[in-house]
Amino acid sequence: MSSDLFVVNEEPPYLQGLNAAQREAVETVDGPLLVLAGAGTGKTRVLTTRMGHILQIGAAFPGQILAVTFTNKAAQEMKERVSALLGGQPVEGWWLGTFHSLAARMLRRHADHVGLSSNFTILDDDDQVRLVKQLMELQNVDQKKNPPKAIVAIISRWKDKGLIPSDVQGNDLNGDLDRLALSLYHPYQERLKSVNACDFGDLLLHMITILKDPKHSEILADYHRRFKYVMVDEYQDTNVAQYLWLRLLAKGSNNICCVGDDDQSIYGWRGAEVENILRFEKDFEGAKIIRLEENYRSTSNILSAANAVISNNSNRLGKELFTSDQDGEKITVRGLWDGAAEARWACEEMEALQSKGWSAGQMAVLVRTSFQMREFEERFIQLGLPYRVIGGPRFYERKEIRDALAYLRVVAQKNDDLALERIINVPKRGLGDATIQTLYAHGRAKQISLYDSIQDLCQTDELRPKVKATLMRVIDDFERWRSMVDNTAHSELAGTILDESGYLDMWKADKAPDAPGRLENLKELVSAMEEFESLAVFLEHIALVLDNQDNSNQPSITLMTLHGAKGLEFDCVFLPGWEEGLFPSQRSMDENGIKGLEEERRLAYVGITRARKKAFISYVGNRRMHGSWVNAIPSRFVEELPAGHVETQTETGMYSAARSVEVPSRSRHWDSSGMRTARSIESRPEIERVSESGFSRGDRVFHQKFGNGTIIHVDGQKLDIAFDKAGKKRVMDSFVTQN
DNA sequence: TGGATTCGCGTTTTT
DNA sequence: CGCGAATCCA
Repeated sequence: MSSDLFVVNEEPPYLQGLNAAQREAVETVDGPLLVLAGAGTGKTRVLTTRMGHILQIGAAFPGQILAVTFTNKAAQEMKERVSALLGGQPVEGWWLGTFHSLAARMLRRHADHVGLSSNFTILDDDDQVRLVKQLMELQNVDQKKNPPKAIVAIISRWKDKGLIPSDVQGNDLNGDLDRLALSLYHPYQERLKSVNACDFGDLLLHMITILKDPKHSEILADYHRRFKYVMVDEYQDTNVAQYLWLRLLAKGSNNICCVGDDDQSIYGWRGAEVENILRFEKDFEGAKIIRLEENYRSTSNILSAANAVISNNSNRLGKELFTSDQDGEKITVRGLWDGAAEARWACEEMEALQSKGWSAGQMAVLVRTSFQMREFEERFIQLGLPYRVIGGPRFYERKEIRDALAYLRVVAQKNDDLALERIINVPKRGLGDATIQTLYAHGRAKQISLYDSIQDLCQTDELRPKVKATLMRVIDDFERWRSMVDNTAHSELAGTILDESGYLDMWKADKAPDAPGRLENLKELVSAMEEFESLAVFLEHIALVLDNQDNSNQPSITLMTLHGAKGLEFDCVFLPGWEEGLFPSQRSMDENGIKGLEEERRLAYVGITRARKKAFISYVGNRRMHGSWVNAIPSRFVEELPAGHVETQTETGMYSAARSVEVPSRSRHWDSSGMRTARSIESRPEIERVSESGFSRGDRVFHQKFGNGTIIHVDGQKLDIAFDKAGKKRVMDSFVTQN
């Protein structure tokens, strides 16, 4: 028998083991495709396999696929998987990366069209704030009433929406701060241009501007010829700018494949628009939609619980995950006295699991906000449980790293004013505010950079001799270092700079407990540089890519926020702090109403679906926040868990009799909108009685202080009101109490 | 200019 | 309460 026959009929190994929907998604290579993939349905596998398949069947060469992710980690994973699929083919030159790294790569080629040169600097947010501060000082704007940080946030938000200054319209302006931000937006852009710099938002925004411009239609046409396929991961997280950029590029081939899950959209607060999913069919005619609904991750109990919680959201595209896995254990729900007790209990459970043979590496504690981590860390340390915290300041966001980078940036580009300003007096050299102001004033008058101003002024006698001498020394140093760039290994140069500038000595002399760690980080930075061919390449990389690699060698319990957990999975997941106000976050609900609540609920969904085998959910009666005690009631999400899949163990006496009489348990009946409107509450006559004279005798009352106000639950009154600092009544939401 | 002290505020986070 | 930023004062 000829084996050829066999080979012809045999499906490629990478297609084996895919279910029908997955396989369809992989093999649909023509035309626009939207893959709605639920949690744990093999989304990443499908995406990478599809890429590999396209390359394998010769539909495109690697350079003809534009594959976009949000995080470097995801990009890295995708690279590895596709490369492995192709027998270890190297991935050099592929257009595979994050939105920002790909846009930056493009922008370097066309920077001149937006008034930049190709070696532009990418600013971090510290730099952005410093720049806005300068502009505000110049215009004599009160920085107390108008925090520069807030201005930066507003401008960044506009950039996320794809708006250049002239695009910002009335409906994007709410209040004085927005108007101030708009007045600063244009000058801010001009200033960026003058220092040959971009912020993160600009990378996409400038590219959109260039690609849209009919004057440069040849550029867009070139990319259309280049990219036969566009692929996007985590599509539900795209913001408008990212969407516009994608659409411009994908319109050539009309061949775009987006993979996402509307139920896992948890970045709305940073500009992500789930609506982009809804627009997909309209924008890309003939789009095919494939749903992946078979979950391969979790037990049936876990999946049912997640499904039940998310079904309370009204704004969904609709998906019902199923699994053929066994029921497994029910989800444990536990109420405890306070955060310390919660951590104690969770750690006990973890130790018990460990003794049954579960690995610490397969356990995670997922919190809503990072302050919840402390109590867990304390307990981990006490018990000697191995753990690692994911999140917190990233490597390149650390102060010492940014300082070191600022030195390198000034060496690479002497006109990087923001970098120079950052370190001109670090370590302390006796160059204070007054000196900086003089230098800037001179620079503005002569239209030159800070660096040039220093050189300029040192030729004159305008500065005090001491200051002048110091500045001349600084300039001398930088000139010397710059002369070394071409004939010194850059990691060696970096070491020299940090040493000669006195920066290392500064930390060596520092007796703060974290100083040794900072020196360690600097060492790491210098050694990391060795991998890069030049200083410029390194600086580009660090601005966009560098991350703290986890160098954990022993299996440890993962402690992180729910946001950080997206895309990950663990055998066993602890979800503490399911209390009203904390989770769902009060602020989220105050600021975004029902939308905010639904995003919080998606976060709950993400949390539960991280678990493969076992999930523990807990809440406490007394939570310590910002130094004061807060009474808390269980999260509404606890009530939304389906009784049949849950095992509840509430501690008796978890609420203090002194603080409240009895905790009302929530009815699961919210009004049809999911949250009562202020109007419907205000119109109730009994409200007046509460707001004016407190409560009648015999009322059972539960106070919950939260943020600026107090939520008051009145048994039998069906009320839930908050008073802000000024004593003004604010209705947050309502619930129906029992009895 | 820089150390000392008070003030103010306090989700989630990628690039 | 605990931290960074603003402000005060030598």
